[in-house]
Amino acid sequence: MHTPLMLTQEKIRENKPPIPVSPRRPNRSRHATWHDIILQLARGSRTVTARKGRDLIVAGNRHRTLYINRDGWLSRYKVLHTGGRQIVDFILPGEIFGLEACLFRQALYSVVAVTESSLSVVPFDTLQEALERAPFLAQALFWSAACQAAILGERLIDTARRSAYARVSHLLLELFVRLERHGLTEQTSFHMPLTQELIADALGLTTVHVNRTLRSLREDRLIAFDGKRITLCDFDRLCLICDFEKSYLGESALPALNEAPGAAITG
Amino acid sequence: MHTPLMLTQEKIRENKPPIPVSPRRPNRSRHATWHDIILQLARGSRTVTARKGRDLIVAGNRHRTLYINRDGWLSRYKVLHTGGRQIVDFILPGEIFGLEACLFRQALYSVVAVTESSLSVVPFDTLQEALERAPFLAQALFWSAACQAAILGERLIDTARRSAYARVSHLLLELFVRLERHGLTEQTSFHMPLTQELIADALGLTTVHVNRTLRSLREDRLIAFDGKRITLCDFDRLCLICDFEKSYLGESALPALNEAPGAAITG
DNA sequence: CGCGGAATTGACGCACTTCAACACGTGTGG
DNA sequence: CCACACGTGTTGAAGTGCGTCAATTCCGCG
Repeated sequence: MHTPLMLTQEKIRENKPPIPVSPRRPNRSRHATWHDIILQLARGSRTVTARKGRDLIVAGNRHRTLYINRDGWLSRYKVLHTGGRQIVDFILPGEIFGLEACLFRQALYSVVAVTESSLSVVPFDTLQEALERAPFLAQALFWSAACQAAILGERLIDTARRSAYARVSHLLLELFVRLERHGLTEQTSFHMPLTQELIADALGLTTVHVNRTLRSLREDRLIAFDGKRITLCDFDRLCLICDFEKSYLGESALPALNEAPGAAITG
Repeated sequence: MHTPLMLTQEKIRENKPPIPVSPRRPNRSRHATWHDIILQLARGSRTVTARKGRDLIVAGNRHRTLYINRDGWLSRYKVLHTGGRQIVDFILPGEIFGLEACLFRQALYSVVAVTESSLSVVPFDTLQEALERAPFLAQALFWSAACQAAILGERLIDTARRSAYARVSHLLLELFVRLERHGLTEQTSFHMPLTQELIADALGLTTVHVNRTLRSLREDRLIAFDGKRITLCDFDRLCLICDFEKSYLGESALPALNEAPGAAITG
């Protein structure tokens, strides 16, 4: 549960779960993705605004709330003994977070608002009640968690084996694809509020080297900046450089959504 | 699902799942861990022997079998476009694998026998049937997957932020603790069938550098070799070097097992 | 015995880090 | 209005951890 679950499902969406979701109800009328489920739970939930820099989840603390990120960017991170910080994931608009923090007795990671963010708050109890009413939901959760593990595995491989040049490229492509799903891109450009320090912390590099790498990418005409807006000038070449797997992040996510793992919501 | 589930539960065992496992049966007579569940399913299953180098799971293929590793070491890995190989995890005696391969339409990782291994084979259908009889099992699975994701997150942080010296130390400590649980250690030493190449592939290093790092560790009187047996000469100092988190891998796994996430087996 | 996989070691190069200085924009208070 | 602090971006120079290439040794095994 380290990235929003909705993303989770879409990322590996070409792999559908072989476990029949609701074996005892073959004629379920509606498939609900994990995302749908949460959105439904969110009806009537309150919305809060988090200032930039505000910690919403603190590693080590107990939490009992899920969040839906309506607008804004956040990051999930952990502070290391060395004083360094490792960002495990960014949370983009439209994505959900906080489940992992609820599951473990103490949250494994902190979540901080990178930009001012507006969030819907869903008490964990609401989900638990839904689970009691519809135990099939647990399979959807299970599937989400399995996907999440798979994604972290990919990220592990990236970090262990890629050059800085490829890592930065990969991150930009991943962000683009994830934003594209929510209609937050224009052509091949998007608004990018991350500082070079954040990028460095996410990729296991130094800010200095991220800066140099971005310059190289710009000099190679692969990307371009305009303030906080970034443009991917040569999508295909970028993909080649970092071996970006369209198949796992997916470009045509929506068509697969109806087949996505989920559960019949049964009142 | 990238490491054996049993280990999974023990690793983060100090974090218990807040979701009541069987809310509708408050008086359940017996807690069953995920490991117990599988062992029960394994009754009467056949046992096979895998020669060293044999691939049991092939990334990209469809699989319908779980395995219990009775004896032997295996590795879960992925071959990269560059030709390199990234080992995501090692599978030690007593651990379970193959669930992830069953879940996804195509297995994400391959699993190969590092040494000759003897394995119990459990058809995935057996688990599925159990799930239909006891949907609560899904929550146990969910919990396992969430733990797995957490572990991969830790590994990601390691790879992104640690030196070779610390990474090798960390791996040795982790292997020691995992083997200790199954009584496969003596004092501070254990049998280590991994080649330097395997270690390198797991840690994102080269064999040459692993070799040099091991030599450094030996010269610093932290470890010692005797054939394929390795001794951790100064456990505490090793822990300090790599900031080994006893809390997440756990040293006193057993006492917590009864409280471990599980489900009432009802049939 | 000879073969092949694994361990070991050296020389060299490069990617990335570290330290440091400076530029630029923004906000804030005098 | 300017002064100043502060966060962020940018660039340089020097150091180093790790990779690459290559040769040699060790060891188990048919």
